[in-house]
Amino acid sequence: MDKISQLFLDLDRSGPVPLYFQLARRIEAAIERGDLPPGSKLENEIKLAEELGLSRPTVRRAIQELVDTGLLVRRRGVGTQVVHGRVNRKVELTSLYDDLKRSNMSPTTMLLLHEVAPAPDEVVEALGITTATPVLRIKRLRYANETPFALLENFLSPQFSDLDVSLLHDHGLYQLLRTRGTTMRVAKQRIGARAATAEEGALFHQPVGSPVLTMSRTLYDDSGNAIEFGNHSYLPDMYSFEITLVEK
Amino acid sequence: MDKISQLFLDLDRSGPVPLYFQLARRIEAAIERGDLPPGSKLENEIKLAEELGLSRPTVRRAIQELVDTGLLVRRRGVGTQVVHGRVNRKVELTSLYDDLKRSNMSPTTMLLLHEVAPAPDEVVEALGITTATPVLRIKRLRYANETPFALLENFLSPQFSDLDVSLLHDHGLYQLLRTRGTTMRVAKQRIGARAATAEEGALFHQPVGSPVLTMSRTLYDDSGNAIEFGNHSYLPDMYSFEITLVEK
DNA sequence: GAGTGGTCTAGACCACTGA
DNA sequence: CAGTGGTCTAGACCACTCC
Repeated sequence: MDKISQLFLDLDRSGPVPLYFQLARRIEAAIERGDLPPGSKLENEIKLAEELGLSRPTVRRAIQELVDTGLLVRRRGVGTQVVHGRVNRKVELTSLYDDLKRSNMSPTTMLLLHEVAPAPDEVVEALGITTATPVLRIKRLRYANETPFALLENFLSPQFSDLDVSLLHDHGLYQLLRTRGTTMRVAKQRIGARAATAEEGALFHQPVGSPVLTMSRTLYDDSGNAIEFGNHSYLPDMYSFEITLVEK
Repeated sequence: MDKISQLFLDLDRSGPVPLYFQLARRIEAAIERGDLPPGSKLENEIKLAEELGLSRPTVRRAIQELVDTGLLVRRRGVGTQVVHGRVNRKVELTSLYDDLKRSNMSPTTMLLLHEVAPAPDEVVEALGITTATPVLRIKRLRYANETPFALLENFLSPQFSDLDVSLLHDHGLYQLLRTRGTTMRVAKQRIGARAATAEEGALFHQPVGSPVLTMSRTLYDDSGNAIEFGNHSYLPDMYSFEITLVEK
């Protein structure tokens, strides 16, 4: 077991990166490299803490991070093991930054519409504003490899009504919000499906009534205020959501 | 602030329920009752710990639980606040027990097929078994208020090939697995959409080609072994997935 | 009975926020 | 500057699993 623990020794105690985070990344890397194959057991928390010169709570927190992402599994009285499933960590389409990541793969976005207009009822409720408050509404069509695959309609809280929409061609919406100093913290999403509307059919070059994957989302900042509501539809052949659930 | 903290005083230190869990539930209840309205700030962790007679890590853990579920938001140097969004905690369709909960609302299930047969390639990969290993395959149609809305196809790891499928009419699959002593720990899901097949069209009383919402899932037990793979399709008018994301 | 993770304590120092 | 959450320590006791 000495061999394994030596892999984790290069921890930086002076830098700003928390020790539990550094350790979690090192364990994760060891799993992806195959040094910790699926089904193998980690050393117990006490010994691991001793060998690394860390306290047990710090080691526990590092392990907990990986348990939460579905990479490790813990059982009392038994130990901690690596999950057998292949690791598909790279795809996290349902993260807060899915749009941005996706745009890295295919940076083309066409701005179809932007206006400041009274909020529809659905938006009033989601953003917690008063009826008929003017909000910024934008509608974009996103391309991957020159194929349109996502229609994105967003309503932004009044504080963003002065957003420079010309930047949306080359930047994701969330990227713009971050540069304005907004911190996004919580998102509540609903994923469903329905038949394509006439607009979606025309934009996606698909028959009206063909299936589209839909996602509506309300986004909250770090003060707990709703800042954005979006209605998105995706061409299902080119987009899906991956989620990892962990029993609490 | 005394009034608030008094709400949390009835903690049971002798029972098996962890203190951080009891506290988290009490804070959650206070939010739902309106004692802690959206946007209001909690007392700081130190004072809260003093008043409750708990250590700060215990209080922090309780708060962290609620931050993870999107109910609270924390900012260093500022404090902890209640998120403004309405609480839709009751619907958690993407939990490990979604099928079971759903069946509580509408307990009718029709068993369409069950057989032990060599696993298709897709299942071989998902369950991490060798090619052509015989696995139990079941296909069920689930009804809500006598309307069929979900087609559930599942492949079970060989250890479950002797499952009593007659129980599936009145019980969820996961309920059966639990009664066999299996603990489900991690699930990896993919949610998408596509056109209904001829079979789905007939079962759902919808035209072939109409949209269906799809979910495929691999389930792992607490040893990290894959125990089940499922391909589900849903009538989108009657089913959708709700997800809360929290920035890490 | 030995070994494991689950919970909890009582401190400490630091980084960040906002007045 | 005072106040807040973020991190970390060095222990302790318990519940559970497996032999």
